[in-house]
Amino acid sequence: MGRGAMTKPPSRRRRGTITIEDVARAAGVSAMTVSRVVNGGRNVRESTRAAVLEAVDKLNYAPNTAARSLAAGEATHIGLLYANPSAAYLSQFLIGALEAARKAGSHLVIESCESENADEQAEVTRRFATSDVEGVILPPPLSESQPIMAELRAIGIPVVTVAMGVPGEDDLNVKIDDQAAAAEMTRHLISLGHRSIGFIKGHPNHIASHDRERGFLDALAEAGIPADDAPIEQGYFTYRSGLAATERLLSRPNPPTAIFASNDDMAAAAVSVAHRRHLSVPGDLSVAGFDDTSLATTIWPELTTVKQPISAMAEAALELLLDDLRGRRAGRARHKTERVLEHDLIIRESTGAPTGVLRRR
Amino acid sequence: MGRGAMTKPPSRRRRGTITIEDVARAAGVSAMTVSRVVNGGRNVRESTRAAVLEAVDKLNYAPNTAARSLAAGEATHIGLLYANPSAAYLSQFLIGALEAARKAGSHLVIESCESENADEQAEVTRRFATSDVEGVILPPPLSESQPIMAELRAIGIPVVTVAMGVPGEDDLNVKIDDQAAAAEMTRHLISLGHRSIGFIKGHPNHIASHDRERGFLDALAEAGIPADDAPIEQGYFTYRSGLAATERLLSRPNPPTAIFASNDDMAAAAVSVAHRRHLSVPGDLSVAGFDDTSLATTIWPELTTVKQPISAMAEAALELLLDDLRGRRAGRARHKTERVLEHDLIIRESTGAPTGVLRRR
DNA sequence: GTTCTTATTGGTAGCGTTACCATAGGCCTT
DNA sequence: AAGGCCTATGGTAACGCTACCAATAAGAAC
Repeated sequence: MGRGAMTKPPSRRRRGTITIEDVARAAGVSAMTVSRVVNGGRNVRESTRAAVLEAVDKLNYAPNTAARSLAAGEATHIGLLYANPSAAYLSQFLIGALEAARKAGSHLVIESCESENADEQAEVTRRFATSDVEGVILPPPLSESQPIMAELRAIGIPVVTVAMGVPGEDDLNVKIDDQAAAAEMTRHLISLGHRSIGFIKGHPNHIASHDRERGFLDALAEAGIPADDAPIEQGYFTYRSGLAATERLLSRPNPPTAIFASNDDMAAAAVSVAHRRHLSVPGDLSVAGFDDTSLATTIWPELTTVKQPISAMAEAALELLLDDLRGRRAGRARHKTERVLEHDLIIRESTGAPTGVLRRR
Repeated sequence: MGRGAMTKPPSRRRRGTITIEDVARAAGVSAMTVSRVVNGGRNVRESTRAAVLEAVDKLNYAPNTAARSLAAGEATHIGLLYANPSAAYLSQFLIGALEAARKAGSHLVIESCESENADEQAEVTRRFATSDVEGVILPPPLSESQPIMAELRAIGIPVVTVAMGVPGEDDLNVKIDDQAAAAEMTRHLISLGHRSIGFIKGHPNHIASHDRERGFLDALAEAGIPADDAPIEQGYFTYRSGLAATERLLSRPNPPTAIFASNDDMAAAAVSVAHRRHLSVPGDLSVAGFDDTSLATTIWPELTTVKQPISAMAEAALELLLDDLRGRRAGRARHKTERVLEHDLIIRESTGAPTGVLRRR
């Protein structure tokens, strides 16, 4: 190498990007140290860390994810297998997952699996998991699919489920507390003055359905409302099943003044039936949903409902998964397996105090 | 370098990935040649190309996108600015965009811009575009926002709009033929025997609204149905506006036997009003929508509607954009600017022959 | 036949980052 | 006080690919 202290000629392709080298120079340390700081590495003196962080901040440095995943041999492709949840759920979920994936420099590989048939599900899963994804995210309702989980476990690929009621001992899972949320919503209805509250259950195959029902019953018990004869009807999370369940509830000799449906689709159906019967909502009938899908604000009146932090759940799921992947690569044992995020009660126009005069058609 | 023909010791981090080197060795050429073949490069002899492709196939080689974008200095971050389209639209759109981004090895940076205020839109756009995205995708309704387009043009960042009615001369755009689609749907209703067809217009700010109306009128004219007194009401793409428009249509002295709404939300509203008036759908009233959002199959009866290939449009948009970006980098002029994709007529249960006996409540 | 193009191919040098190892102090032990 | 063991840091060599240029072969022109 010549003698020159001549500055290295600007590399041909370089496009004014700020690299880790620039930061290192500015902070008076080596690139390695910067890397360690940026990646939350241990074994860095506090003063050094501060200097580096300052340089990062001043130069507005952002690591190049391509270089990072290339060098680290990181997981680059994470699979996301979905099956027809509500579109609103999916888009929210994708936004969150995407954000997390971008931060981590990995790519999301999306695949849908609409079949309900166990063999077909296994088949799709196998093809998907053995393609080139290093981990799989399973949002509901697939998170409850036995065949898929079995297949994934057999392949030995890490999985994180979302909104899975009772995950296996050692499975990665992200959820909200469905039971507590349902109880809160029920308390809201009770606080408005409702004493006869109809409940439309979700699909019996989903653990969340049972959690929500339990929350509902808990709140009734709390308020001293006898639960034995509470008007409860079976639904299946579909609009149509909500239509039928609501008809049954409102045709009872002593129809409820409020209906709490286990999801927004069924709540929307309840509103529709009420209107067909010329009952005003919430004047004659209060209706509450669950999920805060876009449907909740599409219809009129807008639905009171429970909002899950869907995007945040997706982010959390991806982080959990990537963490696990890193752990595996480093030979570490799994350390965190479940995260429970906070939900929100969204009070809109579909719930109100009962008028006391219940008109019947 | 020693003398050995000893195979290079397996690199420490290597995880059994198949690299371009492996393919090169298998095909008996250099890595460069493989790269050229894989990237559709010119100047490769046909026999060589065949050999390489065979090796690629045999080894099941897939290029490492991280390495690729690192080496090529390719666009890695593409912005996607959206504003509250239907959730179904967004999720479909994201799926398509995601797939295209993954193939290209770039990341999608998603941002929402809900404000309707011009200054705020410009502000959000500026912050977004100057962060670190190299191109922006604008799905509807933002594709029609003047402030955003102006800002983006000022910054000089390439943009591709989706479903923009009349794009500027030199703008990148992807769309379907709204006019033709609306005409087809109208012909479908006419072929069922409807002669008095109500039309609910979309938001007047959207060019697509006018295209759809024009298509509707075209089809009427074709069938010799006088368009002057066709029952047409203004709507704004919202469920609520659909409720009102339908009320007006059905309250006319001579109510139509079919309603064609400019989108699914308004069509769903039409169904709801019909039910409230105890009209059966499609027995007493046929209803058709536009977009094939999930709402179309959520409600009952399921909606006859026009399906846009949303995912494909997103893919096309991203490809157009990346192509343009590559062109710019190579100093080439823009060559392709618009793509029109095919739509589909989806016939479901909400349309049928008129019964002839129109009951009125 | 000789020189000039043009089509095809290969070699080399990075792209920006991290894994792995080496090194130099500082703090305990004994 | 000498050896041993952490702790903080740096150097170097990849990661897998493509841009750039050099080299060669094959025609074309004279």
